[in-house]
Amino acid sequence: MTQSRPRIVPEATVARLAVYLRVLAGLADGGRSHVSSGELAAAAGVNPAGLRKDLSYLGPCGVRGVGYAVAGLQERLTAALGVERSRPCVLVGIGRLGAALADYAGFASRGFEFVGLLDADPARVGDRVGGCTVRPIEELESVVAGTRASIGVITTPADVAQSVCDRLVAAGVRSILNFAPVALSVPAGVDVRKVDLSVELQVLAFLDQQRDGGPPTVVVPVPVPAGGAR
Amino acid sequence: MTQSRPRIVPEATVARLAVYLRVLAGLADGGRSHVSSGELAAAAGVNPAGLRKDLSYLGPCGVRGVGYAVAGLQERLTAALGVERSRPCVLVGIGRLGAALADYAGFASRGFEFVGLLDADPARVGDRVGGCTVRPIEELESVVAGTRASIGVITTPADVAQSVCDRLVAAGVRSILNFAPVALSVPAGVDVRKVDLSVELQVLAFLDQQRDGGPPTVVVPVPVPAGGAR
DNA sequence: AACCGCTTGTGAACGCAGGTACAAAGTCGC
DNA sequence: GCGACTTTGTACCTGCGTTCACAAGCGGTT
Repeated sequence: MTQSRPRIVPEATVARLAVYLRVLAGLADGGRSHVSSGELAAAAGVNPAGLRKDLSYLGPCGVRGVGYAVAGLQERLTAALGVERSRPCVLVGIGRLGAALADYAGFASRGFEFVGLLDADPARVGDRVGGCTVRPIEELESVVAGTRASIGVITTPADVAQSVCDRLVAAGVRSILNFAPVALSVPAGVDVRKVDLSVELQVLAFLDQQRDGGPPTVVVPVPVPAGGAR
Repeated sequence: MTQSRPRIVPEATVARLAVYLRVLAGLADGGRSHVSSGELAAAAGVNPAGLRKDLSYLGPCGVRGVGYAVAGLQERLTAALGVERSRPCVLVGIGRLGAALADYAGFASRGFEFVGLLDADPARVGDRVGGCTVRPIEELESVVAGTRASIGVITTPADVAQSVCDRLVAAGVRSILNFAPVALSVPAGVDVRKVDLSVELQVLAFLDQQRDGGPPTVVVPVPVPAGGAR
């Protein structure tokens, strides 16, 4: 019993904690023993005060006048994020994207292990991807039960994503990462995070067009009157 | 001159507009001519009032008592998002993830076309992926200039992402979608959006552990007393 | 041993996004 | 032609996230 959860951590903060953890790994490799909030914030691309507030949700973990101990902070973040030991994940839909994810070294090195790869296409069953063999979708329930997978990743076409999701939930998965472009509905107690790649591009397209086509607000026509330019 | 930008659109709204546009495409395929905000919101997974507020940023585009005309709304959203015609994109780093993105049909159907694929590995140069040939990274500047690509996608390893980003910006790209796990620094006037896949998993791991390990707030031990269970 | 500078941790204000509730408006039925 | 119903559009409010600014605390120095 660590009684270490006096404050609740906002989800936006959790996402940043994961970023800090990665930056810390780089610093540890470089042999650094301490870091200041300013340096860490710069590397993570956030505000220093915000970073300190994020870390303060875990309780005091720095030393005033010195900074944060790299190794100690790594441990603390690892524990807070729940990645102390490897977490088993199942991935459904081994298309191009699914195969890329299954083979992505960044997951394994951060404590995520794909213990089950499932696909509905018989032609794909039996393939080995990232050290795991693709199995038929019919075995979803048994794979989840046998591996006690806690996280499910969906990279199927949109039209089957909801049914796959339902089966994952029924099998006991309570955390789902969805790459299919649909809004999944799940019962209370199940968390879904959605990654929508084309939405990201469309937001960029919007910003692009806003710059080019809607200058009344963004335009900078100030002709630099004269005098000491710069 | 359409003078159609009286209000500025929040970025969170823009991201949802892209989702609405996709849902509308499905409705149009189904032959629907009109939709209510409630139905559209349910399909997109958002609040109906929020959806109406989002759409109202584009000016009135519905008919009271009737709903929204599917075709008209599609046009309006397409124009607002700046995807009326195909937008050329360049993709740097043709690993598994890069190849999956280059081949992803969801991009092409939404007005994004990869006109340049670049990789530093000579073994990969010349490969054809998604209808385009991989070219050496040295040609980055000429490809950007020749295609007038407005969006750059970075799927390189983290250690070269910043230099690739700098070259893209120098070549004239002002919108960047970054999959590398680093915070890119860019000059003002350039937009960067970051997709961090392992962060998504770590957030799920956190929520998972919070449920299992810190139940004082989330626990639901109510044993369903009796009566009309349902 | 006391001072000084540096860095953390936190309290307060600001701005923004999301939700609720109501008024405006248009259509359908009689 | 008029009334009632449906649905949009918007004003208000609440809550969260972010930022700024300051006080507390620790190490190094003399």
